[in-house]
Amino acid sequence: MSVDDPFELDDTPPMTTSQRAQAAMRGPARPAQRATPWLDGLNAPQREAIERTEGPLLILAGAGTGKTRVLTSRLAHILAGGLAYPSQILCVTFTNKAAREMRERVTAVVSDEVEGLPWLGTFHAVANKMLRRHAELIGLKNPFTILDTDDQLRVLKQLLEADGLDTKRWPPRMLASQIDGWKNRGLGPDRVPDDEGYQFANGKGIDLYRAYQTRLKELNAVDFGDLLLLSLDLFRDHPDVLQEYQRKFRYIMVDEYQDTNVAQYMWLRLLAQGHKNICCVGDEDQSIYGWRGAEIGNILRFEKDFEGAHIVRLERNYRSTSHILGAASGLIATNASRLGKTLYTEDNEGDPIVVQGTWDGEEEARLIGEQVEDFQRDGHSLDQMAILVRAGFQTRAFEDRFLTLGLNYRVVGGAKFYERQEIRDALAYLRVVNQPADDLAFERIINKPRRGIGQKTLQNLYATARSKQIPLTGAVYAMLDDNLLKGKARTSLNDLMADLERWRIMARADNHIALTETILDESGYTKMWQNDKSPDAPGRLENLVELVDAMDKFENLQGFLEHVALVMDNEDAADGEKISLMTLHAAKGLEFDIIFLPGWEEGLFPSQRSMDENGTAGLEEERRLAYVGLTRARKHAMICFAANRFVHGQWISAIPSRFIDEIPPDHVEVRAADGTFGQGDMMPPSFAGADKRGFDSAYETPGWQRARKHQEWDAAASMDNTRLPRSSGPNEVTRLTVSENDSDTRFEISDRVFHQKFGYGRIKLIEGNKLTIKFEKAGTKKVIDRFVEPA
DNA sequence: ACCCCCCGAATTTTT
DNA sequence: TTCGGGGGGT
Repeated sequence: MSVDDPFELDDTPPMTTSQRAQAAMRGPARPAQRATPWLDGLNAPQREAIERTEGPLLILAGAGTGKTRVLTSRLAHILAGGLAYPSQILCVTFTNKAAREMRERVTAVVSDEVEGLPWLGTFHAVANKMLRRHAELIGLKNPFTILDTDDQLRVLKQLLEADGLDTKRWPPRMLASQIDGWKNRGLGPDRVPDDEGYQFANGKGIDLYRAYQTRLKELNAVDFGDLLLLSLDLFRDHPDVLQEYQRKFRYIMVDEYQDTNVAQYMWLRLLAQGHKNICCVGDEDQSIYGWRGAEIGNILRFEKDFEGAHIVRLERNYRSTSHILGAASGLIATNASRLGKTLYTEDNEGDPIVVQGTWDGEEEARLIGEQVEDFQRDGHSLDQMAILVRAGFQTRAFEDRFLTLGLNYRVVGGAKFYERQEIRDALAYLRVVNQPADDLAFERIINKPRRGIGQKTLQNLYATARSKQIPLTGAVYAMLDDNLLKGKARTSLNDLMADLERWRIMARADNHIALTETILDESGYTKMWQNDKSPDAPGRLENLVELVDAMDKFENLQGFLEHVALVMDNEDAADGEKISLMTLHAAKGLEFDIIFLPGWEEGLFPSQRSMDENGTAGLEEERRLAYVGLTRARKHAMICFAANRFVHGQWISAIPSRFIDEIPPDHVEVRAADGTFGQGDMMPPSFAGADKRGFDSAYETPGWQRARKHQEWDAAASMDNTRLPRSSGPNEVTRLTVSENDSDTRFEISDRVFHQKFGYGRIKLIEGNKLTIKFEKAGTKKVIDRFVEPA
C-alpha cells in the first residue's frame, strides 16, 4: 500500500500491561537527558505548545507561525517521551493533503524512535475506519459503499421524482445541501427541528431525509456526512465501543480546528472524554468554510467547552515582511468575531502592498502579466508566484493572457481526476463487480457503451427490484428468468450479466490491474471512446490508462475503491516552472513569494451573495478570505481592481472593495491614475464623477467610502451596462442621491415600466429608489427610478 | 433512442 | 457568455 494511503492507519490494539512494561524498557528511560532535536530553535510559545501535553489545549496559530512544525514536534515529543504508543494517538486533519504532509513529517521525525504510526487521517478517513470495524452494529454490511456527491444527487432526484415533485422547483441540489447541513450539525432524521424539516417542498423535507437514509441502507451505502453522523450514532448506541476508543486514545490532536463542524466537534468531545488530552490547532481568522458547515463558534468557545483548557498563542510570523503582515493584520482587525492575536515579525519591512486600479478585467490581466514578467526578469521563479481569485471563472482572463504571453501556468483545483466522467464510468464497472448490490454504479454502466437499454427497460427493472426488494442486478436476473425482456435488451443484458460473472471470478484472483484492463476491453468501454470523434476523446483514453497505472499502488480492488471514495484528489507531477492560478480557498495553507490578488471589487470580493445570504457573518468570512489571501505572500503582494467587468455576458461597473479601505494606508502603495488610467479619456465613469485628481488622493480621504457609494450610482445612472465604450470621455454624470426609503419611489414590484434605452421591462426588486428591472430585450439591470416611467 | 434547441442559472468545496 | 438540464421533435 502506498505511503499516502489514508487507510494505512496503524491497527495496534490498545497496549497491554506487558507491552507498557516493554515500552518503558525500550522507550526513553530518562527523557530529560535525551537529545530533543524537535525542540531546537523554537520560540517560547511554540515550546509551551509542545510541552504542555496534558489536558485540553488550544493552540491559536496565526498565519505563518510554524503551526505544522509545532504539531509534528508535539507528536514527536509525546512519542519520544514514551507518553504513549503511536496507536494511542489520534491525529485528525481536514484534508487528505494535510494528512499526507503530516504523515511525511512525522515519519521523518520519529521513524528512528518508535515503530508504527498513529491514527492519522482526515475526520472522514478515521470515522470510516471505525465504521468498517463496527459496521454490523449500525446496520451496515462490509464492504459498504461510500457515495460521492454525484451518486447522492441521483438518489435524491429519484426520491423527488418518486414523490411526484417538480425537480425544477425543488432541485436535488437544494435538498442535498439541506440534508448535508443537518448531518454537519449531527442531526439524524429524528432530531431535525420540525420547523426546519418542513421547509423543503411544502413540508416534505424531513420525510425525504428519512426516505433518503432508508434508501442508503438498502444500497448498503453511506454518504460523506454519514461517516461522521453514523459514528456518532455508534458511540451513542454502543457505549462500550465508545469507551474502547476513549481508553485507547491517550492523546488527540486536531488540525484546522476553525474548520470543524458541529458533528465533528461532538465526535471529538466524545473521544476526548477519556484522557482529556485534546489539542486543537487553529486560527479563527482563517475560518473560511462557514458555508459548508464549519462552525467558527467551535474555536471561539473552546475554553468553555473543554474544562481547564489552556490557550497558547503563536504570534510570531516567520513568513511575511512587516508591510504584508501589517496590511493583513489591519484588515482583519475590522472583524468582531475574534479571539484576537497580534502577529509580529522580525523580518524586514519589505515593499508595501501595491494597490492598482484598472479599466477592465482585460487590462487587469495584461497588467499582472507584465508584473509577472518583471519579477521573472528580476530572478523570481514562476513557482513562487500565484494569482488568487475569489471565484473560479476569474482564472479565465489570466489563462487567456498567459497563453498569448507564453507564460506557463497551472490551475490548481478545478476538475478532479476521479470526478471525470470516464473515470467514474470505469469505477462504476469495478464497483458493480466488487459489490453486485451497488445499484447506482450499475445504473451508470447499464447502457454505457450503448446496449439498447433505454428509459423504459430501466423503469421496468426498477419496478421489479422494488417489488421484490432486491438490487437492480437481481432484478435483471429475475426478468431474464421470467422471460420479461425482449429483443435487444434481452440479449445485451444476458451478455452483460455473463460478463459481470466472469469478471467477478477474475476478481478473486486478486489481480485488480489485469481485471480493470479486461473489463475496459471486454465491456467495449474503451472502444466506445476510440470510436468517439469528439476532441476530448483521446484525453479520456489517456485518463483511463492513468487510472490503471494509479491502481498499481494498491493491494486489492477493495482497497483501491475505498481510497478513491475518500481521496478524490490526485497530485500532478510538477513539470517545469509555472505560475499558479487558484481560488483563495484553495490557497489556504500555501505560501508564495509573490501573490497577486485581482478582482477586489464590491460585489465580487466581498461577494455580494455572501453578504446577502449571511449578512455580517458572511462579510466577516469574506474578510477572513482576504486575510488568508494576503498572508500567503512572503515578499510581495499586489491587489487589483477593475472599474468594469464582463460577467455573465454583461458589463458591470464596480467600485473598489471596501477591504482596500480597511488596509492601513501606511502599508499600501497606490498605483493610480498615472500610467494606468493615464489620459483623461481613459478615466472610467465610476471614478470620473467624484474626484478628478484620481483616486490616489481620494484614497486618503476619510470619506472615500462614502464618496464611492455615490460613484456607484453615478455609474448605474449612466445606465449603459450592456456595452461600455472604451473611450467615452469623462462622463458628464448628474449626481444622484440614493435613497434607502422604499416610499421614495413611485413604483411597486412587478410594475411594467419603460426606459429610454432598454425598452419595456418589469420591476423585480425595489431598494429605496434603486430598481432592479428585468427588461424584455436588454436583460436584468439596476436603474434609478427617475430613468423609467410607467408603461 | 438520439438530437437539438431553449431556458435559466451562474461562489467558495472537502470528504 | 457558457454550461447543463429538460422538453420536444425525429
